[in-house]
Amino acid sequence: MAEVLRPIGTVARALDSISNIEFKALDLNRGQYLYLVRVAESPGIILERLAVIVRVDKTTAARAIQKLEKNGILERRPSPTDKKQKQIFLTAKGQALYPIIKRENAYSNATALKGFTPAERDQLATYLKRVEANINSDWIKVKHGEHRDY
Amino acid sequence: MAEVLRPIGTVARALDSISNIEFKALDLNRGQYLYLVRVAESPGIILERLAVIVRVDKTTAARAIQKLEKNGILERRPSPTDKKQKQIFLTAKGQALYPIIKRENAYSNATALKGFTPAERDQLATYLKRVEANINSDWIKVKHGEHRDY
DNA sequence: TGAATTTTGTTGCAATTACAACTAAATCGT
DNA sequence: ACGATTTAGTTGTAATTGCAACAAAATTCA
Repeated sequence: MAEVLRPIGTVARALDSISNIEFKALDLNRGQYLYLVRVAESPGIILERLAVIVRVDKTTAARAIQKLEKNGILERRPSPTDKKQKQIFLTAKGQALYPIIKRENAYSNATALKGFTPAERDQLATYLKRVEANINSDWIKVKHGEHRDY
Repeated sequence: MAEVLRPIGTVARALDSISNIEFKALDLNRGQYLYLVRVAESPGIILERLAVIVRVDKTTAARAIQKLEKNGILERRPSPTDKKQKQIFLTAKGQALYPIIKRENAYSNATALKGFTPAERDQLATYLKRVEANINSDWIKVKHGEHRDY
């Protein structure tokens, strides 16, 4: 069977590595850009949801958010409807960073897709969405301590 | 333009997370399986080459290898032709782990590709190889301190 | 040849990452 | 209503990760 795990892993590490190096110029530490863009796109999102969509442990997301809050890039406000939730928002400083990150990501995306026709790009994106959906339930399962048989 | 960065990142994190959790049963810590399979496939490989093909900092690979050596999973021998190189090999213990990791990876790969026809699988694999080649020179460049303009 | 550069590997930091274990609030089930 | 369970977030601890800065061997090239 065709092998896709490995190239997905290597490409992801390469892209993440590039972003982390480039965003040090913005005083962003490793991984922080991931949360910043998600909060920009979903203002008021709560921690557990953020952790799930980024596919990271919730304690990892929690500490990244704490750090970004301390650095004035985002802020948390208690939810008006649920006292145990904290809604996350970008500050003005965070808002200013967002377009810079988006531009870098767009550049990397264009580099990754160099030589692809528009139809090929769309098809690859569609394939990846299907892979994402396929793997998601296993990730949730294993994260919750369930066992996969193979 | 179609967006592929994000699903590649989320799928890679989900798959890596699953593997790390499952391989704790083999007494492998986070990330170690990556190096083990590469050494199995390229016995005698040296550290710098390993770091490049895995797309990780060479100091990260160095410490992972040190740990795996200390745990008796692989061993290093001085290269007969270049006194600064150390060739890396699996021990018998490492050899025993390899097929287990391969089986898990094959299962995850099959899960990721569920619902794909054989032709679609091949096409996705081909696309990913192209993306990998596209992004590789940028990764090398940025890792070496060069600057990308965008 | 022999000095300058590149290759290969190592430590010193400082940071992220995540499994356990926990608290508090909300929701569920009877 | 109310006890059990789930949701949401935190802290303790132990590990990886990776940028700097280094050392030693090999290679380049003038």
